Amino acid sequence: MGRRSCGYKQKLRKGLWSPDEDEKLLRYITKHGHGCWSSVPKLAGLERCGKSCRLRWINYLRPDLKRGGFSSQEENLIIQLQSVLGNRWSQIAARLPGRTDNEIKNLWNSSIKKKLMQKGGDPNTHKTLSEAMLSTSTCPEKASRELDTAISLNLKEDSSKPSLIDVSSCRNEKGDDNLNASKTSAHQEFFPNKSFPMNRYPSIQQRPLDSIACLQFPVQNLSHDQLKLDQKGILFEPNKEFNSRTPVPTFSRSFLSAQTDNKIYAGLPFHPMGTFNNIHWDSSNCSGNKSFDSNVFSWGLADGGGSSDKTLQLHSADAETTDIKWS
DNA sequence: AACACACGCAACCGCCGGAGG
DNA sequence: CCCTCCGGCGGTTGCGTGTGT
Repeated sequence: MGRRSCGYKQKLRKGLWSPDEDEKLLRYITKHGHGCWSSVPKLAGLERCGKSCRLRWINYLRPDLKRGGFSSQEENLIIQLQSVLGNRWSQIAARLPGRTDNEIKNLWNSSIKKKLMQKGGDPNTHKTLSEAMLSTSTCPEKASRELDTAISLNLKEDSSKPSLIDVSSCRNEKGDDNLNASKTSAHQEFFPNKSFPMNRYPSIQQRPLDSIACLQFPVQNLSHDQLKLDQKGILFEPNKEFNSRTPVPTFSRSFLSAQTDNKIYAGLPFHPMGTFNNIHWDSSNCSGNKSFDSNVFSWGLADGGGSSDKTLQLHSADAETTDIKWS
């Protein structure tokens, strides 16, 4: 016998909601809040199950819902987020204010998926998108459009002296140049256009909703045996999300040198409106670490739109060690 | 005008994990 | 430890509407 659906005990209404039902539910929740959903229908005078009420409220009646079609900016953001988060529609919706997971899921299944396939991409693997992320130079305009809010962590061969990010050529979404650095405390808010000290051990400290990040590698260059195990013996899987509780990935020099374009990309949480949620660059626990030494890193916008220099360049001071770590 | 088909959207279904008894 | 309830989530379904023939 299969699982019973909600409301099996009583004969409850199903299907589309009538304006009268909407009115009752709206009036009740506005006045009392939803509290325990299972008791809502009874208290609101509805012959529905609690689940159905909850869904109706979340997807339709909620006052903060944004009506109307999705903007191309929103669509791009959904594509980016989906490439990082997968089909975690609720998490994607959390980054798009006024949009519901159901709405986004419908959009994806009915529209975006097809568009991606028409472009020759695989909506499941985002192969072409990933390629765009990994090679902005091959199609700068497209990459710029699709990835205008993505962050990349680029690993370059050479090393130089400065230990601070050069933000001189960075722009934010509004086009403001040269945002001032924010580096007054151990915890520094990380925004794509703000600088932070870098000859340190990086960590990402995130609020629960912002808990996902993703390191992405050139797939063709990826070999598991080139990856190290973390301290707990768990293999770090590239191209998969991680958060502050995920074991620390460690990369060997041999692995890094095998990356022909010498780049590692980190997808980070996106702010719904195009700016970034607070990601903290924690330099309080990093003294003495040289993990980033001997390389030049850059955090920045994967812009690629013809500008060669919109990433946040980071130059480390030392030139000795071989590993990169995430604390 | 009638029909078939495609599409978008709202809602349902079933699974899962957490809380509490 | 087991069971039940509940909320949350992602996948799927089915209806209403638009469009083409």
